[in-house]
Amino acid sequence: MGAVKTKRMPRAVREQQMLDAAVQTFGQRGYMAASMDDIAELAGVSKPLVYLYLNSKDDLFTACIRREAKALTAAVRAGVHPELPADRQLWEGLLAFFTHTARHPDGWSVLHLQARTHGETFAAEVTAMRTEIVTFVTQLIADAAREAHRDPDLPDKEVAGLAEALVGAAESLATWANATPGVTARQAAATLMNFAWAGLGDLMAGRAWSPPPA
Amino acid sequence: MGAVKTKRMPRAVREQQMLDAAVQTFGQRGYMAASMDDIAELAGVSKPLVYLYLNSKDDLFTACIRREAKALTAAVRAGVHPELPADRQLWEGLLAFFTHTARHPDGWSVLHLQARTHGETFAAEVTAMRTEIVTFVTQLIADAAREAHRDPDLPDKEVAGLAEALVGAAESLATWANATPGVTARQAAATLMNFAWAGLGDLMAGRAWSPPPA
Amino acid sequence: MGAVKTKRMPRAVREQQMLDAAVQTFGQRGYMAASMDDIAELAGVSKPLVYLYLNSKDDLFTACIRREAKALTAAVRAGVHPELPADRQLWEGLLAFFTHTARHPDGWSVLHLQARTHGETFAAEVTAMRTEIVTFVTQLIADAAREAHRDPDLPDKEVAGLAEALVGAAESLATWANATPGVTARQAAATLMNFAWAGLGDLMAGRAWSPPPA
Amino acid sequence: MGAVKTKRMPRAVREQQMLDAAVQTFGQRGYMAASMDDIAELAGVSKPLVYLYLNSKDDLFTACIRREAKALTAAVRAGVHPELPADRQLWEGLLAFFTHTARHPDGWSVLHLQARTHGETFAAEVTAMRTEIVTFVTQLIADAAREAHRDPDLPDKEVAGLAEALVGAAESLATWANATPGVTARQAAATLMNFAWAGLGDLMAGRAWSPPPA
DNA sequence: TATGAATGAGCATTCATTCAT
DNA sequence: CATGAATGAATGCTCATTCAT
Repeated sequence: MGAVKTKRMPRAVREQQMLDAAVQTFGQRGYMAASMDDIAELAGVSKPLVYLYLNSKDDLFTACIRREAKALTAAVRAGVHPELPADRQLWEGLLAFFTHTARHPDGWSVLHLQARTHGETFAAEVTAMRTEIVTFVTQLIADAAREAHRDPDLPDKEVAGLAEALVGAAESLATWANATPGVTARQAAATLMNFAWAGLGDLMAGRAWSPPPA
Repeated sequence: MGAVKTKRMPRAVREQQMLDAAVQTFGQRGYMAASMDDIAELAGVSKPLVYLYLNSKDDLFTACIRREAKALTAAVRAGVHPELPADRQLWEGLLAFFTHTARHPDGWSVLHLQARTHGETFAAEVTAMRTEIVTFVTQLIADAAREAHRDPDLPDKEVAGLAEALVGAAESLATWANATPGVTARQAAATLMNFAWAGLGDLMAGRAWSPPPA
Repeated sequence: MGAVKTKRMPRAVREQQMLDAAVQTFGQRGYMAASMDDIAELAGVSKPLVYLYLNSKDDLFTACIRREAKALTAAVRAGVHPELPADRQLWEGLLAFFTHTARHPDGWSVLHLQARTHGETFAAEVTAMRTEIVTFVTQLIADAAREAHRDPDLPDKEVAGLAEALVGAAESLATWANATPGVTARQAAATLMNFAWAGLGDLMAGRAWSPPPA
Repeated sequence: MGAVKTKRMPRAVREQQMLDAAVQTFGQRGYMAASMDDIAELAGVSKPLVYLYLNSKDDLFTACIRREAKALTAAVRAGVHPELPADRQLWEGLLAFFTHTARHPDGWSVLHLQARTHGETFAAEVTAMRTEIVTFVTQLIADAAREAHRDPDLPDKEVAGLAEALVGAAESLATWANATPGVTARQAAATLMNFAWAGLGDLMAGRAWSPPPA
């Protein structure tokens, strides 16, 4: 399973091997249960080399988070065509998101579960990425509203809340899809898209809803 | 913060103190990073007493999960009046949910983050509770659809997906609300309720949405 | 298995129950592996009561050793009729010894294994009993030799060595018999008696044996 | 007494140092009372290194048993010249046995006392060695009988019992000799040899002995 | 570039023992 | 006479981290 033991590789390659091993180990065993021994062995190198290149367990974990966050945002960005209408962009973004998380379950576990579960420092690292995605979605929603000439009614705060809810749902669905055999990225995206676009209220023939007084 | 060091308490009381301390410690530091020393000290007792009453770190954690899960479901149940219409019930459930998670952030961290991140055994413990909530929401959606005479069009599988997305969004929002100062339970509930009931498509004048061909 | 939980027993009775439980536990689990909790539970009393009566784990163990040593020597003494010839006395002593050790395997384990394995203090306690038995056997051998008018040839030291060897063989056989199903006390006694009385040299038609020069 | 604290030794050497320390500690304090800290300190290394090389307390103990068992059987084998007559071989074997146990009292304590007192797994490890020795002695007795043309009278079971008694006596004498100042290996061997070869009956002018009816 | 050898510090767990009632 | 409540002090074991080569 581990990388083939080859000697004298250039540093950049070795580092990637180590990060691969680390993401896999962190993702499957969890941050604390993953030992540096495990990671070094899986990477096919000695432990001191891991320390030489990646410095410490914390730094290694941070490097994993950054690499996976970058890969995920890149995948989403690459999937979206900004010239298309907002709903289409949202669909493409979700599809790219679920596809990537399905292909890199360990990376997703690192980002969504491990990083948020082991201290503020790591969580902050993910928050940066999340903020980027939420901002992107917020923009999409605002754009869509503008296209439909509805913007005057929508306070920014409300839009932010909706984006937050949408992203939260997406994250939950990604984890759920990874854990549930037979659920494809496409299905997950379609489910969420339906939910987001049509809403449940649609079921009730557009009946409006507003919170009762406290 | 720790309990006042009072001697010779009856077992039941001490056990609750220990569970309080454990939930707080597990919730803030994480399952693995929380040491039994930390917990015992915070509970104001010696470590052996923790073991005498709660048996092991695993058992202690399980006891925390069960207590918090029971408390959360009880809170939601208590908030819902089954004789009201479905939308009203959903609102009440969400409000109770966000109120409880806001009041017990450590408990929510234990349930949503820690228990799901440290082994199938613990995760299964939470799954039971989650299933109960998803079932409740699924029922609500179906009821709402029936009230609106729309049931024939709704396959069960679709309803399940929607419920899953809704609960996932709620869970994410709860964590986000706890981490974001100034967001009240009421606001979180309203945001999600709007999202769920109206959908984003409403923003676009009811324009229907369907996935493009692959 | 443990004593029936009866309240308010006279001290002497309670003490015997505790010693019974202790001998059983020490004999089966070993001195260190036996916990005071185990013993108290098996005795059907609370731990503080054990401490009240027997003072400490060391004292409890010492009490066990003394009680079992006394019982064993008493059994051997009771089996021997001093007016009989030496060989008959030896036979009776061995038979009583193997019978007692077979009936009280835990006590024998305490005396022969546990007490000798956990520190000089306990070992010394057994040595006292052992010395008594070795002395008895030494006397028997000397008597037998005198009866056969062979005493002039036998230095005391030699006799002591022979007694030591005989007792050692008996102890080993007792343990072996307890661990080997189907070996009766009678058989063990007969085997050793044959060995002791006839010797192996007898097999070789009385051919004498003397150590070669160093 | 502990090894001089020398740094950076090759693994094989360190392992022997650890085993030396472990045998000494187990032999003197007993298996359970010997702490891994004690052993590591006596070996002049840190505890983690002991675990790195020897894995666990159980494994370390097993390694001790095996090493000492191998050393003892090797010593006995080396002392015996198979071309000599049976009595001479027995003498040499006993002499080698008592010499080795006298030179390695801690090893003998590990084999004879500790290993037999702390669980079947360890006991089984010694049983293998013991069986080898008993078999050797059984063979010797049978050979001696054949040389003396007495074999027809000797049932196998009887021979086995005699061998068992002889080995048991030897084991007890070894422990006794180690605990009794002034007793040399030579003396112990001679005593047992006399006992085994001549028997006590010889003292009584060949008077035969047979068990009285029950 | 790469590693075998080594450790300080901490953790879950257990146990003999005591106190207050 | 008897016990529920409580703890100080180990103990086996693991891990992140470093040094010498």
